[in-house]
Amino acid sequence: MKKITIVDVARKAGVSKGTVSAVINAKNTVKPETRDHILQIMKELNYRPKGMARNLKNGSQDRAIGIIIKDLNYPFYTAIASGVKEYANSKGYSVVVTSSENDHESEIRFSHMFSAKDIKGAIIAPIVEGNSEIEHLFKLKMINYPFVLLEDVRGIQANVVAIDNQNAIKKAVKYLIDCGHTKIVHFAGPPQSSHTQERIEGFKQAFSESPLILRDDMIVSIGSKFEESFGKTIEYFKNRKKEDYPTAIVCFNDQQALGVIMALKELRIKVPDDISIVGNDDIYYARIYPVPLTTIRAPQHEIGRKAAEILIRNIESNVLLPPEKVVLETELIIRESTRVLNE
Amino acid sequence: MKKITIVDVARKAGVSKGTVSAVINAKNTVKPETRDHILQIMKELNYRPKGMARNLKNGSQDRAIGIIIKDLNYPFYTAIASGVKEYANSKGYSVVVTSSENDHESEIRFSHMFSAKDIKGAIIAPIVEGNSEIEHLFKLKMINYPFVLLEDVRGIQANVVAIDNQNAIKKAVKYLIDCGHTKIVHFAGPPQSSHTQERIEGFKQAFSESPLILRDDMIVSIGSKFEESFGKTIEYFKNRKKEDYPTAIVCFNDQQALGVIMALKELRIKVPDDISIVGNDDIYYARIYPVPLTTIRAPQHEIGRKAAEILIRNIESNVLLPPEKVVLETELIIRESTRVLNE
DNA sequence: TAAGAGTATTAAACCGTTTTAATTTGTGGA
DNA sequence: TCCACAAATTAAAACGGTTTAATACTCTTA
Repeated sequence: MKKITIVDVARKAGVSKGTVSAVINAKNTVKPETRDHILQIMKELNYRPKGMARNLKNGSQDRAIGIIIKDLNYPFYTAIASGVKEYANSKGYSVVVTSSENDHESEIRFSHMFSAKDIKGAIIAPIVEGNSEIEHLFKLKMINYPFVLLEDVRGIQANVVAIDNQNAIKKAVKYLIDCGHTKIVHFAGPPQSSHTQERIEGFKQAFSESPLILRDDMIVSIGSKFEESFGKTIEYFKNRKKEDYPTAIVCFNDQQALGVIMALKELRIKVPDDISIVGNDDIYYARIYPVPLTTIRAPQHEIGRKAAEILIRNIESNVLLPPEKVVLETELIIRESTRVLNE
Repeated sequence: MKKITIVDVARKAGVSKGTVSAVINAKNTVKPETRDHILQIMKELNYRPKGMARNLKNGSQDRAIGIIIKDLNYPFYTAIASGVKEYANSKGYSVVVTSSENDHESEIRFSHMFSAKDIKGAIIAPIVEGNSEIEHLFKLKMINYPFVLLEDVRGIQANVVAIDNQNAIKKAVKYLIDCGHTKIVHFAGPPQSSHTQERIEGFKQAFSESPLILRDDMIVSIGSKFEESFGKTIEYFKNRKKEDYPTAIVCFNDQQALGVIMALKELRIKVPDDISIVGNDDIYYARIYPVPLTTIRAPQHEIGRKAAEILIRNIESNVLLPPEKVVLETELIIRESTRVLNE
């Protein structure tokens, strides 16, 4: 099954490839009968013009950038992508999004693919766990391919737009302490994620900067997906005496928080009357939840905009620009899932 | 600012383009000093090898398909995309997703872009309103570019995977009638959307197949976005006497339903005690809502899988296949936002 | 010092299209 | 019937890389 090219069509139709090209491009210079005949042959041969070759002559007309997120179904990431899109569109770029689904191989594949398909640059939410391979990033650097990371990656100099996860959690804990809470627990995310580590660190730091004393059992691994956190929360409370219940939980992210709240409902523990919950991210659905979630807002839109801005600046520069690093501030959003403790 | 090519690099480095090509491709045949020198020149010139040209010789190595959805932030669409991804990956294809954000121009741009970038085929959620242009779809057909639509489009023969919206709403209404409801209202979506029309039609049909009589004011236009439906719902109830309140609302989709529930909470109207709510789509967040939503489930994952299956079959066929049409069934999911009326 | 074996580099062909300039065909008018 | 002009078609160059086969260097070693 050899590949069909324009030459095959031309030969079979008894015309030159120039003519076939003209009908493909809907030029009006070709006689209707010839046109129909060629169209017919194209169908018979199921001929599909190769995009790559078509663009070679003129250079691709469309300008597009790509983004690699980690989870297509987590609103946090799609909100970032929207921010990217907004800025990119305003500058005349289209954006295509792909999701690694936390698979490192996929990240590598996509980064290759983008450069191969003449996508002008990439915004990458890198999977950083342990010392994951970053050879693909070096490869991008070698070919001067513009990209910006959404998280700092050790060992490579690159553009990055990130938020201060550690400080975010600190804010949450401090707020709870200010509200009079002392039995505060952190429900941590997936162990291998760098975010999990940063947030745990922030939690610890908040304690060390307060009169409270941190105990090991105040940090418990719950996962980030809804189903998982739901299950583990049920388990957590079932294995524990009432008097040992925390009065406040700082969650890894909003999705987890939603799972926790759901579990508490099942357990007939009231939020925020019995337990206060703080989320993290401020995804869209946190706001429209019947118990609007107190959370640490990561400026998702802004992250996307900023990343896109840096990326496009790099794409359009004809000299190599030095890497930029920007850290965006988070903000505590107080809603209805937390309460002040009075005693 | 003329384009930098491999020739410029070669000339400046005083080598042949073959050598430059070798360093770009990390071949080990080139002497380290030469390599470093060339790398240096590449940086100075900010040379970026053109992906298109690179792939021309061998044919692109990566196989990818694309999907054009309408709203990157609506879980309904990302769930479909996940279904696509799952099947596509199992067949060795990557998937890239783009969103038209309900803009017809974007849809056109993306469909061109996909074929131009050697994305092997596309799944398109087409914007069909009034008689929108479908020339871009004809263009795809002309070049035998494989694609499948997620909604039927008048005037073109193509693969389509869709759900029966009309019947979906009918199921919802019938269920409510079975529950004893008679004051049932439909909160319709954006007027220009084809889904809105189909669902209104289903609503009407359910009435005509029942003893109930349809009045004009039983269909009210509320929009589909959360903020909009929230606002319009408040307005709707403020302008209406208590005794004229419906006892059940059939919503356009889940996002709208969430807005409605939020508004009802604000108005201190209880769901489902005072009013039953039925959503539509069964997005992820409908399930984890504290008032789990009764809704009509569209098999999002299945839609994606099926579309991907048809698409890939077409991509891999060396003869032109006849268009396939498949309509997937919806399912009523009864949760806690509706109740049986007893009187 | 020449031969032989690697190692590094190059020149030229090639990928599949579009475009341009040249050529052929067709048409109507003198 | 021939010419001029327009319409349709073609041949060849171009796009920017990769690959292959041939060539030019370097070392060893006899």
